Amino acid sequence: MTDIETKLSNSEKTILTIQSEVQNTNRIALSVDCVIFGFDENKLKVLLIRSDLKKYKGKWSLLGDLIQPAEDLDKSAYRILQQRTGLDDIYLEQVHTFGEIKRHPAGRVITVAYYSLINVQHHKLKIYDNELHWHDVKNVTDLAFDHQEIFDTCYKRLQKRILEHPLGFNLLPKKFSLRELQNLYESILDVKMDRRNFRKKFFSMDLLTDLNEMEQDVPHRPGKLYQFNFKKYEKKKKTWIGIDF
Amino acid sequence: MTDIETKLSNSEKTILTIQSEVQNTNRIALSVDCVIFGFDENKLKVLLIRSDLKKYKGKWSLLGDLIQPAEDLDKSAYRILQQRTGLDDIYLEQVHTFGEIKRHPAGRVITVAYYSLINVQHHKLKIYDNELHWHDVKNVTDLAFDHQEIFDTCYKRLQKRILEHPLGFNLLPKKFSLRELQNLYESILDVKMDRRNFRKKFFSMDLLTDLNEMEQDVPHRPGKLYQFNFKKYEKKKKTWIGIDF
DNA sequence: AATTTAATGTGTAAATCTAACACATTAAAT
DNA sequence: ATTTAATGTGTTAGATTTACACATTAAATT
Repeated sequence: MTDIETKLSNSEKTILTIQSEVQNTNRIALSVDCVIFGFDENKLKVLLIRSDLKKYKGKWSLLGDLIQPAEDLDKSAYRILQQRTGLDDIYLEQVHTFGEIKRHPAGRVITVAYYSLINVQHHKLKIYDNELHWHDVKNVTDLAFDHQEIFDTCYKRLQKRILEHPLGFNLLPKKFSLRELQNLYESILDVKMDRRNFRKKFFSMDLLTDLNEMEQDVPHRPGKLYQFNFKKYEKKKKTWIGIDF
Repeated sequence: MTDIETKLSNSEKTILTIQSEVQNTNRIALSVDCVIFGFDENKLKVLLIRSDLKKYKGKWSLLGDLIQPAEDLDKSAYRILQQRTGLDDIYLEQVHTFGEIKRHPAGRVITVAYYSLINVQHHKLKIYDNELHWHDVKNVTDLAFDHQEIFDTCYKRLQKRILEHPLGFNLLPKKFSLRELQNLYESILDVKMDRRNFRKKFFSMDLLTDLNEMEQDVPHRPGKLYQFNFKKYEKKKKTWIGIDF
């Protein structure tokens, strides 16, 4: 690595790479951008990185990188997550590919957007880079590039998906109370739900294992703890309508 | 165009382009592939082109092309449809991006898959190239490249979408009977539906305009003709759950 | 002209799912 | 012992979905 390169931020390095990819060759560069969702303090959060491009000074942006020529597309998204968060084994879903000509200031870059769901508590996420920060999704506005549109698209997709499949568990610790589960749904969908109907619904789906344990250190009557039963879910998936995405 | 080029098939030309794009530069090429659905003789059809690559001799494949550096991604999909079918103003939806390293024999090509819905009757589709053919979706197997997977993905997406939004009208002539509409749904979803409930459902949605016309030249009691009311649909979309894809 | 055919057009009841709603119970904190 | 702030539970009304049968129409056939 040259002296000049060590002084550059990650984004600036990426820009240089894009420029050599694109501007000299009149070809299209390909990147992955990832909307990383977490759930903390009863709020849905998204992990953003501060943009240090002059053009977007002070704005936040999604985590992304160029796709390597010898790397599967999905692997690329995993790599970004691993490099930036140190996490392994996380839920990841491709959402949409954004390819407006002028979407990136450095040249023609088409980007494939993913969202991922990570468990903030359990994994003890190491934020290696202090330019990374968890943002409340309600306060996400005015991101760099077209990242606001990408974020909006991914967030809507998550809202839709969570009504169709039990993805929420990826955002919770292994053991959780029904209140935590309901808070999660209420945060993601930005609605209030009836507690009794919510519980009935989940119990009727029969996807929760009762751990016969109680919450600890709560300043009120503790609730029971449950665990998501992946085996039962896998069995059900096969018998579902046959249309599974 | 050189002599040698005029003798080459479209696919072979594309392959050459891909090779110069990819193999010499170690970069990634980008294409669009399009699953074009039509509805004819009460069957859901898909438009395929015969592959003339040696490796896939005799197999069918989707219509696709490389994305041009100065072309928006969505425009690229429209261009392919226009060039190959002569059609304009067709329903088009991006579905998924496929990026396995070894998915294309000519090198590293990542492809963005779209599906489109066209009205076979109304547009009097000109099939310029006699290597193009409409296939019954039930008989689509063993396509070239990874096109079987792309097709399956797009078909499942269509099945899901049509349960959420009234897209089917794009496949029908402007005027249609309720029987035709039901046949369409039954073909796409590969199910039988109850006629009375189907009619009730559609009337309750209030998206059909009664034209006070009857079918002509049918060998039985003619049914009433209807038209899809786009205005009412647009109005409704805005008041729907707010989660619209 | 009468009959047959093959479809259209319509209504109701049962079953399921969803939505609305209130009170007793528990453990911690005071 | 009392207060607090949550957990845990059942029922009913309404809405939606499913199941199901018969009269009607226009063309085709005899």
